[in-house]
Amino acid sequence: MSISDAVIHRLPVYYRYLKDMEKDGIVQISSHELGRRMNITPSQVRQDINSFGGIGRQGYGYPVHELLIHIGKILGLDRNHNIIIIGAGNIGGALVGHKSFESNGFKTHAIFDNDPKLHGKELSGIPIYPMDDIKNFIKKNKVEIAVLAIPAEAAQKIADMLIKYGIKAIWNFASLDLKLPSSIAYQSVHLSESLQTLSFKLLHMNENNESNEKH
Amino acid sequence: MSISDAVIHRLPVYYRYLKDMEKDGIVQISSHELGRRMNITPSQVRQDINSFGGIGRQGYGYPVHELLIHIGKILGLDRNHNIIIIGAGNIGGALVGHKSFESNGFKTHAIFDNDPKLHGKELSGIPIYPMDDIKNFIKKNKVEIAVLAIPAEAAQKIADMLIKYGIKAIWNFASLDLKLPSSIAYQSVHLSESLQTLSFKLLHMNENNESNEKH
DNA sequence: TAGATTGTTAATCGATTAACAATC
DNA sequence: TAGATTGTTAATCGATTAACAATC
Repeated sequence: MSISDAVIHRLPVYYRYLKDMEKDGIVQISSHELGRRMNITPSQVRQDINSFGGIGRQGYGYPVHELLIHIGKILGLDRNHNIIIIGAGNIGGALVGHKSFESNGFKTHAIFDNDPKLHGKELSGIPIYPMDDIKNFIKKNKVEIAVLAIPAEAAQKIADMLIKYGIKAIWNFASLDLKLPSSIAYQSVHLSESLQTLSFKLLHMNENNESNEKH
Repeated sequence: MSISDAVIHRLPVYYRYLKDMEKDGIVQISSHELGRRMNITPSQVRQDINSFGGIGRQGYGYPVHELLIHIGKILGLDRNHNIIIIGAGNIGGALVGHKSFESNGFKTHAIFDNDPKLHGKELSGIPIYPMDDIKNFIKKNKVEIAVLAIPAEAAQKIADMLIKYGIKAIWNFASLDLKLPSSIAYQSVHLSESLQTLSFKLLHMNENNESNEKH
């Protein structure tokens, strides 16, 4: 049975909590206690972990380290991923500088940008190349993942090009929905939408919600 | 009846599509055509729009401009929001530079950082101040929204402080789940989790999905 | 009027929660 | 063994889709 979409989005959250627990020296955790920390029900924890072939023991709980390794493998964090970033603007610059990606096996090898003034320069130690070099770079460096940190107007055309050159996954920061073949892994971060959702919550805060519970 | 969580997250998407259509001179749209563009069912479009008191006409469809204005009001995009950013690092720097926020009424007034070397400097024309100035700045400038672009270790403490000083909404980029009073609007952007989800999809691409449809 | 398309109710689907027997 | 906790089936809940009468 395949892993449901809802569970896929919780997997990185489990990973994060388990990592913190391992760091704190916790070796065993029950669905009840893990659910309490993550603010979900123990039932959901057990259903989730079972859906990806988890490894619990009755009367004991789940071994933190083994579960962490297991989820890491499912997420592909046990291998290295070669990344390029398209666009040396604000977002592109922020992402190269982000240390935590590399610790999970995501290594950025180059940034590509249209602006000739940037070519030969670096951002956080990663070189910036002209767009024309993308094709050869992908081949030579076995790049699987491309980050789109460019304006929405250019994004679809660039995405099509990247796929033609062999890119297998696109992490999109442009404010549009790309049309891609279903054989390409695709994930977007829509910052404007996230901020607008926050704005909605701010505006409608008092309507439902008079209680004092934490969220 | 209140707007469901699923709909809340689709509202900014409707807004984006409608904005594009208006720019293209489209004045009217049917649920069928809007659903086709957004890749959801016409039924869902109608249910969604009805749930927030939409304004369709039988036999005609939805007036693009009116619907856009209506959704904009629900999202709070018809007013100005004062923002401060905590943390002048990569993420903070990327967000100040992001032009599109301001066009929706989100105005960043200041950045705060611990590093004394940055005080008095600017990022994209926005001044960087010491953390000690936060309290007075929030009061004086009627700041509602704070962006947390700081390491996870410091985030909870800073969030608590911001709330004490009157912040009403927190946009969190730190890699943790904050514990906040339910009276505070809260939205996180978890970049690492998004990248890990992409990695999962990349790894498991061929398992379910042999078709050629676009996604 | 006829055709198109909404608003809304009913049916379906999927995800979450509850319950409990199995078992460490 | 007794207690704890999983694995798993059943019940519930909510969201999506389908259907169709209302109406522009």
